[in-house]
Amino acid sequence: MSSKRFTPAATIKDVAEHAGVSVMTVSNVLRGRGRVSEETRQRVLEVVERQGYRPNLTARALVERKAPTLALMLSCITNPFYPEFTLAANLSALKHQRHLLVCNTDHEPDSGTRFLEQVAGSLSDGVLVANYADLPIDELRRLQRRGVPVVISVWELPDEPPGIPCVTFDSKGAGRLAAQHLIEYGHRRIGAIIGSSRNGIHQARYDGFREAMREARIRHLAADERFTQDSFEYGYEAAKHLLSARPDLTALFVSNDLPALGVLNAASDLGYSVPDDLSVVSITDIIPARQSRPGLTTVAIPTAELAEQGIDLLIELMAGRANESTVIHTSPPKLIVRGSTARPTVSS
Amino acid sequence: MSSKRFTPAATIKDVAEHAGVSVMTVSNVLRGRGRVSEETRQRVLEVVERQGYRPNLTARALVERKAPTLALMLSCITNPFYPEFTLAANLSALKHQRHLLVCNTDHEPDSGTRFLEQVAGSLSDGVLVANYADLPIDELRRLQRRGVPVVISVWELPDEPPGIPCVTFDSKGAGRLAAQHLIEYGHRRIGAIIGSSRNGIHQARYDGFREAMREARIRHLAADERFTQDSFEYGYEAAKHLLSARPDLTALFVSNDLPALGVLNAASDLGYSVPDDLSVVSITDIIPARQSRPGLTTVAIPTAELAEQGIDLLIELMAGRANESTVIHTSPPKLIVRGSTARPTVSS
DNA sequence: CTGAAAGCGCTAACAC
DNA sequence: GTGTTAGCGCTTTCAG
Repeated sequence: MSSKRFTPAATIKDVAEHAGVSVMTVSNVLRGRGRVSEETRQRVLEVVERQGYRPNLTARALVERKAPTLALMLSCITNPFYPEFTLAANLSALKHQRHLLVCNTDHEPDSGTRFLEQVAGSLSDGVLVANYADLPIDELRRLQRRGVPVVISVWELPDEPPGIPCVTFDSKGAGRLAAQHLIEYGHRRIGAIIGSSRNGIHQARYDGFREAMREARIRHLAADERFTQDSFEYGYEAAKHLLSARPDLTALFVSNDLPALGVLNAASDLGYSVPDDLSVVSITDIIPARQSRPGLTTVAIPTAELAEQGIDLLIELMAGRANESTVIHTSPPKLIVRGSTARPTVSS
Repeated sequence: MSSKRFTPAATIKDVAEHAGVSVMTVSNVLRGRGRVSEETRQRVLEVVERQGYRPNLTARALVERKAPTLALMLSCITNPFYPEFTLAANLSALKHQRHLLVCNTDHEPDSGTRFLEQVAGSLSDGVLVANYADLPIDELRRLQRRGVPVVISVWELPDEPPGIPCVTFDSKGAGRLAAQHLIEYGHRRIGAIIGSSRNGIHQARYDGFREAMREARIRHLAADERFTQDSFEYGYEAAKHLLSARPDLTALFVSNDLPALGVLNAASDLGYSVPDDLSVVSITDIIPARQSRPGLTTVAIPTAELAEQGIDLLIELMAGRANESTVIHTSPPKLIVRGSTARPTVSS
């Protein structure tokens, strides 16, 4: 095809020569440092413009020992939570003059490990870990020991810090809010679908749910719970099984919005009308939660705040103004009532 | 807080000294180049392991004049199309040993420009542009003229190449398929909601639609069309207005899935039952299209292929094996029939 | 098989 | 105000 390869870009040296000054002067002009006469300043800027010169960020990063990027690790970018998180993280990173290097750890078992090995502390000088499922916590600790700034951004256990700086939210409180909402509506036969294994990532949310149930003196049997995985499809399947096995349930608590949306579909496919025959409540408030019909009642967690604070904490950490035991707490979760919950109809 | 700053990482020089060899030998061992005796190889690897040494990719990039990243520009990561695209692009980039630098151009008017200025040809040596709305085409041309490899990855006009290497799909054919599906079902009063301005990005999809209508000798009036923007909310609003103004429509063609999902909700809110009272068909096949109830009938475009080919083309371009007029055509769009379309019921 | 020298493009520190 | 020197951490010659 084309025999024309890409021409080498102009370097600071080229600019210096053409402007008849030293490279240092060019650097000073471009960064607004040092003292440069207005006259030479103009001359340099002209040459820069004419040659289309742009500083090489790689070279700058090398000499400044400071990467212009931060790394973001997440488990599955097609899970709607992560784009929302990524957007906020990106905006926040930009405020700190950093670009974002994104790594999906899913779909290729070792890619997360390889990414960290290669990128952390070299291409990016810090890592923000957003994937809470399958957190490679030992690996993160190893990185940290090596001196790489690491922040876990969605930590679900405010009372049990991981020994890595993190940003948390009140996951237990979120579970309580969800349960209390159903209880206040008068539900007594409430099932639970958890988007993780027992003792998995959604444990605290479920703990909060059970705590509220206990306080209300409502029995919650093991037969009314299902542990599954955090996806639309798994939520759908779990609901089908649970509702078939326990047809007298009038409400379901789901630990996360994405499986809850699957639950709504399962209910509909089984002939349940939501919320008349079955109420569904969950946690997170991702964008699709307000787009479903009925809208999903959910406990909103501060997604954007988690991302922003994660980036900020990473910056603080790199500046030595935070340490391994720093824990940032975010705004409290908030119940958002939509169409998927209602008072139970008097049983037939 | 912590007074402990991050310790400098081990360099290749450290490793060389501790292993009693030269830096070159270490480099050779690590990259599997040159000839190194098994004995020294082992010794070097031991020291590498002990010191936790990892090569600095920034330094390597500088000397090799080759960045370990590619840049991906997109307009809005929370639009479900882009995560799906990003996932595929990421996987493909990984195959070429590159990480992905992601830039959202939305939400901050100039951030796209700044991103390109800074990153293209320095932090990343190539740019894949996925955002088809508001393509900053002049800027991309300027970059290209400067010698930066640029690829446009969702180009909607196969017959009108942009003068920048690109990956396209048969957008007009997609519009035709959608129209033909409705026509075959027997619809004659068909409205259209376009997720861009007239002559905007979805023009070719709409052209295909009208072409098929003309061939079937079905009148399609300006009053039956609405131009809006490419989002759930705009689709919702447009449908509300169109359906109120033209209540005799039995079907709607929507140029993109995201607004089409909004259309489904609008129809439901207006008391239409889909597909009994109204059929809806659109284009793309994003994940949420199969999760809605009813499922959205749509013409699937090869999203993953567009992303993969985009990355591949970028690599080819950087190697001088493609040029500014290279156009890659992808697999043909394919109709996916779901629950949102049916034969029209005999009118009352 | 191994090492020494040179330099990628840039900036910090210091001279003039 | 401006230039010079040194070097960031690595790889590519080219000698030994």
